[in-house]
Amino acid sequence: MYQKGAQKRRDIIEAASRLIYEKGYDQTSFTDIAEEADLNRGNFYHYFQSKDDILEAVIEHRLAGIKAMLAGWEVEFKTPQERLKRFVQILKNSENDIVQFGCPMGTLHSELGKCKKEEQEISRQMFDAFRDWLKVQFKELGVGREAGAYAMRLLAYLQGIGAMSYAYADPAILRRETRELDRWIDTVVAGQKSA
Amino acid sequence: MYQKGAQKRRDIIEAASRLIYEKGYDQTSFTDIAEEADLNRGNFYHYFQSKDDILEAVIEHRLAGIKAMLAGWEVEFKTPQERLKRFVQILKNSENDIVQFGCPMGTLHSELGKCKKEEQEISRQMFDAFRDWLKVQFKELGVGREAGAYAMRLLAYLQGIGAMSYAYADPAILRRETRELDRWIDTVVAGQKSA
DNA sequence: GTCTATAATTCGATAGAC
DNA sequence: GTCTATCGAATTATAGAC
Repeated sequence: MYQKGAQKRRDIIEAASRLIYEKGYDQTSFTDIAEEADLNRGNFYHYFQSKDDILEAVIEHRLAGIKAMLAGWEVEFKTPQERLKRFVQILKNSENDIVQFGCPMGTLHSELGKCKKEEQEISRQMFDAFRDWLKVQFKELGVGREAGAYAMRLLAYLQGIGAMSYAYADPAILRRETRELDRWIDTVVAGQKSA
Repeated sequence: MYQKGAQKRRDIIEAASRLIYEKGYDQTSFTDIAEEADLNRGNFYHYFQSKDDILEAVIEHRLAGIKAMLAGWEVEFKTPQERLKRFVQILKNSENDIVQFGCPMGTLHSELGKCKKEEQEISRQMFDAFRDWLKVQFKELGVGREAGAYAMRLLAYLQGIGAMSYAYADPAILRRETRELDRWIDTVVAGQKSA
């Protein structure tokens, strides 16, 4: 039955994605995923060829989610200013997870960079998706050829806020600094309008 | 001979610190450290009681280095503006390492947060050292009770820049964003002088 | 203090019956 | 597709001779 197999595969990916987020890729074993996805441990290789294969499926799954989210924002919000603020809002919406496990994208990418450089290149696609989308927003704001730099800057500050909120497990840091980032966006917008 | 044993212990700590930085804590095995420190694998437990014990010694060693560095800057630079810029300069001075392995403090803290929350509290002392020192500098600048927030903000932005330079293995990101951070410091200083 | 040998687990991965 | 059983390698950690 194809449907059943496909659903089980999705279950495994979602369980693995959550565990990789909470425990890290290396610390997530087949035993862990099997328990979470209600799967027999020996039955893994029917769905995936290797542990790296699961990782790639998880990243692919996350990437699809990111792209769908960004596409949705294009429809939901009319101005780049609103869209950029919605981007910053990600942090507040995942506040509890961020302070406990960090940014799912940043912490995974950091771990993979240490010993699995090939896999890191795959996970970088998640950053690329945000970066490209942010660049479009800044271009619409009219910052011209600085759009790429602004996109990277906002991405970096978001990563930094996530990292420090995680380091101190403190939602107050997250809230204060996201407000500051919102103000920064207003400043950029105001700077363009006056120009 | 006490001297010899103490020197060997320092060798182990320095080898472990480097390997933990480059490969991550979990991926760094006793075999790796033994090779690097020219030590017999079975002889580890003469110097350390467990792998966590080595980790704590590494963090202690790094922390001492950080505190000595910050104390040195207090003497070397006369104004808080110069000191803050020297802090940002850290990134450029370690450019090659940062783009390849990320921030040694940030990536370790991120890894420990996933599964070893107790050890994370120890590694947080490194952040505390920078945070406290930065707070003093901002206080000297005259930002008043906002000093703590400014300290955290600068720490966060530095982490973010490190994370993105690492993610894209791109020194250009590092250089551009550190220049931007220097300008931000100038802005804060100017804001205080005019007030 | 230094060495060899090995215990005790855990891991990813495989084989094969049903 | 699902299950049990297990391999081979790697890991941290220990025991004990020298």
